[in-house]
Amino acid sequence: MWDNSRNIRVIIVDDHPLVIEGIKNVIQGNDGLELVGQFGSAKALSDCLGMIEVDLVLLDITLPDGNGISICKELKKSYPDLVIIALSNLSERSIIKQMLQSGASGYLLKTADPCDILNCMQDALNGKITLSSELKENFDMAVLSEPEEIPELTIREKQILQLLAAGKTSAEIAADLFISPLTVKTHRATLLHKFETGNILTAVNKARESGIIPR
Amino acid sequence: MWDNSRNIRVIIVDDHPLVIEGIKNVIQGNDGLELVGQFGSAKALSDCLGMIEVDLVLLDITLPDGNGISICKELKKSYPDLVIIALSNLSERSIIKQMLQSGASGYLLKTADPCDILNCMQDALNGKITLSSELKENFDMAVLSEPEEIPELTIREKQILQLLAAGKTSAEIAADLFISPLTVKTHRATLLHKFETGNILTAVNKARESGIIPR
DNA sequence: TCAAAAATACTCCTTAAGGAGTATTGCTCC
DNA sequence: GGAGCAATACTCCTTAAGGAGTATTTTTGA
Repeated sequence: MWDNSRNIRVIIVDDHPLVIEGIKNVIQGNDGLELVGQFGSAKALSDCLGMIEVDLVLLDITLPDGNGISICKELKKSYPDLVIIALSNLSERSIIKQMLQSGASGYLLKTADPCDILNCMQDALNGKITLSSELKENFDMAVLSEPEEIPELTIREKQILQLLAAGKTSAEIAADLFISPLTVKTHRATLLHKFETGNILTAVNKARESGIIPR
Repeated sequence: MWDNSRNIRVIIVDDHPLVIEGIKNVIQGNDGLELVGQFGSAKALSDCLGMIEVDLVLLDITLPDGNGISICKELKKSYPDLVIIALSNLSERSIIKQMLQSGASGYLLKTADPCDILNCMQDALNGKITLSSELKENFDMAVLSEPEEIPELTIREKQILQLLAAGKTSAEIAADLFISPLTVKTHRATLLHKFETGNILTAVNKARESGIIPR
């Protein structure tokens, strides 16, 4: 099944010990695969990478200390040959797109079964871009390969969007930030433009979908 | 550590094979515990319960075919002595409250480590109500024991709330449902009353928090 | 240091949402 | 079969949000 010359060295990064235990079971039951590291945070990973030889990283994208998209980008910059497979509960189109465009070779849902996981790992090592089977049914690979148009927000805009998402009115936000309600109106209008919509709730939904603001 | 007279019979219900593998590892490494069943859906569980003897159920609350709160209530009605521990990624106060008030003896985050999980299982079997340690730090048990005031919505109200949550305006909803925009206004007003707020975004946030509408 | 980008603040106007009622028609359950 | 709830629809009024501009002051990066 795997390249026989030597074991494939795998790392798992996930803040769920149960998932790590599960991956351990899956990998240890397979000749040709070797688990050479397990980390619960992005920091723990970056502290150790470079000190160990790795072929493939299974990367949870919701870690306590960073989002998977930027972690993936950085990993790929430092180690272009590293195969990264995202491991996540999230099945939003926008997130999957961003991960694949950040250099991930695959995207696995945590609902995937061990067999599915092994298949994806094999495909990824062979240079293919893969999804877990549940995702394959729901998403078109061609669509996922298109660049995702995510509006770029300034920090002030992000801040105001978060307050709006919390259900605050323009007046309340103005009071919170010690600025004129009219300024808040301007930022709100910019947000509506950038998200190409006419109501804030839709903008908030879109922002949550693309990970701009937390859920 | 455990009652020595016989093994504690445990069942795991989770739609994530990886988590099941992880729990297997945790339980099999422990004398006194025995995994007597593993299920990926609420239906699979209810089909088999009654046919096997069980002491404790680890219950994922986000299953593909039902929500943990109602599953927990039903289990407790049929098997009052069964110890149920919720297992979830969600750490919303409202959800935890509802689970505990539905008869769960504990609430574990999936980020809990094996040791934490075993401790909670022991506490629960001893009649205590327990949380994983991360939750213990963030929530007051007294607060969690208070009944959660969740507004009861009619089906029409739920339907309209979902459309509002999707970012639709009253006019659009009226067109979708073939009713007068004024009727939508009435329902909207009722929703604001029931959620005790003055804006729909807050109502939507509260509804999502208490699981009334999906995220 | 200077131009671009970001943050601030405003006007004028339109539309949608929120607040507080009232009222009629169906169900449906005991 | 009638009380009660759900769903429907309305009025009148206030406030907040959205649309389309313009303009000044900071900040910041090249």
